[in-house]
Amino acid sequence: MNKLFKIATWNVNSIRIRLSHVLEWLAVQKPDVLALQETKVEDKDFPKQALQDAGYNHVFFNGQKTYNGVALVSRTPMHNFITVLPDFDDIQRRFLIASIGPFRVVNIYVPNGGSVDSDKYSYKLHWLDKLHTYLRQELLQHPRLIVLGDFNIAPEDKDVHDPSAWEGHVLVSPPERQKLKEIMALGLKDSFRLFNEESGQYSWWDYRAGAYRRNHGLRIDHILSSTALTTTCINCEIDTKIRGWARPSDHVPVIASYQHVS
DNA sequence: ATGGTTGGCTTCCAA
Repeated sequence: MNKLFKIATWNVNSIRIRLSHVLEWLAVQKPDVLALQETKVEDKDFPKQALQDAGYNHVFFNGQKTYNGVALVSRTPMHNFITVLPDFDDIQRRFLIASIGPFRVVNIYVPNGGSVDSDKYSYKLHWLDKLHTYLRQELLQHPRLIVLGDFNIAPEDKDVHDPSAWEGHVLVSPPERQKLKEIMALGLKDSFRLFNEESGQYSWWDYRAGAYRRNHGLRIDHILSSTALTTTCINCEIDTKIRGWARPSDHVPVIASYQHVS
């Protein structure tokens, strides 16, 4: 019997502020799993109960005070968690892996990078190197791999509202794009681009300068599907309309659906 | 338009 597995990623920019949006969105979209980034709360403050009351009984989080923080919210049980990138002594909480049904799910909040001449940028490139090394191993053990989250990288110029204005800047610079390309060369496809090759498809708009009103966006939130999953991925879309909700996150959710034989 | 806004727990930092 064929069954659909619907999974989404959303940088909520504070789960405290955005909890009502998350609950409302879950009630409408009803994904099986939601991967969150920038939760910005310590684990003791994560609103686990509210999500469980909404039918998402399995909630796992990896947070810290003020910055970063990732979480997985699921209707079905999760197992075999990993919360740190191996071989990388990092105090920033940006990484969470779990097994969910037949899938291995890797939720990431890639460092923003600040500006290309900053320490944050070299930290970003280093982080991507460690991710690459880790995913190579992970794919051997878990061929049905989904890597999703806020990548803070627009893969191509068509993912950028004004490529010439953005040229060389963080989020689009060639070195970080190259790192993403190398990670995808392990056998991970951009699920959104399996279905839509158009430009002008964005997942993030800066809060500043009326960027959303002018549709000055970038596509930096992604769901990568391993080779074993690309033929079962039947849809991937960006839920852009909720950027227009009252007091929104600067990111919107990306949703992918997979068909699998159970 | 080298500007502008949001979140955190602040008199600024990160995005």
